[in-house]
Amino acid sequence: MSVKAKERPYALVVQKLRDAGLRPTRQRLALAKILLEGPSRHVTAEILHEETEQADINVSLATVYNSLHQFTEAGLLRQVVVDSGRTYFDSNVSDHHHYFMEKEGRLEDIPQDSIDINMMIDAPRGKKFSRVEVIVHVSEEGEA
Amino acid sequence: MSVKAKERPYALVVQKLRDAGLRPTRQRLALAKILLEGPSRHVTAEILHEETEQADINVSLATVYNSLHQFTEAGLLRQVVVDSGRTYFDSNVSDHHHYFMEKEGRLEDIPQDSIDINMMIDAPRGKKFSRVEVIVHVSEEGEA
DNA sequence: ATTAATGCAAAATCTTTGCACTTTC
DNA sequence: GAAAGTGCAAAGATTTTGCATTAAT
Repeated sequence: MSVKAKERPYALVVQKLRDAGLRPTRQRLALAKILLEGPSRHVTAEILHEETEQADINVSLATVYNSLHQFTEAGLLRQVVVDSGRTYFDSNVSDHHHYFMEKEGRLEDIPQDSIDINMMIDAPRGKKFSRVEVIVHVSEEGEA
Repeated sequence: MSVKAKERPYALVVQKLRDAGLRPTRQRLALAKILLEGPSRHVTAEILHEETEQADINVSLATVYNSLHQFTEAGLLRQVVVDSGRTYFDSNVSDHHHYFMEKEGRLEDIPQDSIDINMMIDAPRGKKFSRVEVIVHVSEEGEA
């Protein structure tokens, strides 16, 4: 581990937050480190809150919700709705789609090249297609 | 209007309920008439409950929820998730997709021939793709 | 100092449940 | 009359909000 990394372990996320116009507070930094570093994640507010507790970081659930929405508004996260009454946030904000593993209630990205969607019609006058959301439900063979 | 229709205005929905293994109670009949007759509908429990109130039919909200789930389980309705914290039920159970009008919070069917989806990968061993759900978000031009 | 963010608890939503009463078969 | 369904109100779950306190610029 380089000295630089020791000195500035937060430099990357600090910059991301600043670029997004968000003050790098202790709580946001902790959440950003979990969500925006390393491979992309799919979390619910509840899950994220538990992770902070396990890591001995004090962040209230309300702040987790606030932060998730602020991050989303800033384009750092994307909201994915699969299950009514539970909101997932995806730290992969590139244009992509999802598998939803019904058994585990877990989301997974669909690789870009394994799905192809074609809209063969234009949006009505004055409107536009702002997003195409695809969720492929995956269940155990032999189930509904 | 034929005499037959006067005598048995409920015959169709009664049959649908019976076929689904559901007793044709007053409440279910009222809901079935709203949902399963005429063109397909996209409703929330709340909306459906309001409609019964306006029609002077006594159905409690709990019963509306129960019925919607029973109908869904019986294959008479399909659940559509767009908005976390609000569940829509679609009386068109054929394989199709949806527009979601963001401004109005309203769902609309996407005509079969205006969208084309191709999964170019198979489900993992022991699993299957049980459903592909596509929601095309429609917003006003010039908005996010 | 000024402005923004946090935490808490309370409220707001939407949905489900328990149980006594009613209806259907 | 047995079994299923309903209504109500209460409980659950998730998310949002108001406001006093704390932290960041």
